[in-house]
Amino acid sequence: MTIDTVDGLVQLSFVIHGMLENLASEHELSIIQTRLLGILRDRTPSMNELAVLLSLDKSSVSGLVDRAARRGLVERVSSSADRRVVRVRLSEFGRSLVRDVSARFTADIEQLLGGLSPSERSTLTDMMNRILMGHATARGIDSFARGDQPDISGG
Amino acid sequence: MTIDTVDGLVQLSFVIHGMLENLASEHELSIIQTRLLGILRDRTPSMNELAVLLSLDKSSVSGLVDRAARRGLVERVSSSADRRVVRVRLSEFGRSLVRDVSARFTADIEQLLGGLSPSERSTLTDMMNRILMGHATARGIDSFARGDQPDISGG
DNA sequence: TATTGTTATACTCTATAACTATA
DNA sequence: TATAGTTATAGAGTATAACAATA
Repeated sequence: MTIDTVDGLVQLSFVIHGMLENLASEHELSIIQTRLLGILRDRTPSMNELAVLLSLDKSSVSGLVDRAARRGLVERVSSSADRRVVRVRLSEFGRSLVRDVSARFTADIEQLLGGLSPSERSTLTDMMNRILMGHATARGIDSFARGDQPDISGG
Repeated sequence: MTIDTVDGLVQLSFVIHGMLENLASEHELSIIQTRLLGILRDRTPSMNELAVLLSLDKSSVSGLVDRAARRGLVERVSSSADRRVVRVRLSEFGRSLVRDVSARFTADIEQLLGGLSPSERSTLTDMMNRILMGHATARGIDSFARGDQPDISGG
């Protein structure tokens, strides 16, 4: 039995979300903790910036970082210029964890795509790019992707 | 700037998940409450069956149904045959809510797909079907979709 | 004894409001 | 005054363990 485009997209998105959830939970990580670590791979943002990036209240980020720091995944760093600002940095342990989750996630998605030929993959990528571009411009966002690593941060 | 197939799929899945989250929250519904209502549209499962369908512990389902019932979204129905069993049924209020979320979700996804031609949509649908089929058989599941309404239940 | 469901407990995640410290 | 961040509090969501009722 087959399904239509809308249902297909929705089911696929649930499958992928679930795959990330399962992988992360092998390291006792939640989706939001994994997104936090994913963001910190190439940035050392302030609490405020984290709140924006994660679409969370600053108090939620305080708790999130508290729990991550308690587990040794991240570290709070006081800023030099503005002494009100607290920056958050990935620990080596956190980095190794997010590296592992990320690599296996990529592998899982690759396997999911295993049945597609190279030219089909290219077609799919092109269509998804256009869908994402359309969605991004519809919200006034120009760049929605950058970097080479698989984007585990949900941005 | 463009992205590769893996990143595209992941980002697209986050976009779609976020769309459902935003729509549901307009009715003060969480994703899991929305999935619960989605399941109940064409079923009246027992607590145990709900736990399997939602991949939750039975105690989590107890709490979930408690909160949904307190808001008048669902009703507990005692089973006739086995007096241990409790079935869960959608209320008319719950039905109207899930109908609205579902319809608008479909509309949102349709809009997301707006830039694709009919033949492109058909190609995309075919590829997604094959991906989902491959994933389903890889887990020993034969039928993973049925019904005509958009599947908001994450199954 | 086994199964169905609830309850007690503990933790994560989230937001609002009040607070402290710095600018 | 305004901004950055934390804390107190409340609630949803989740799991484990202990329990009651039924089979």
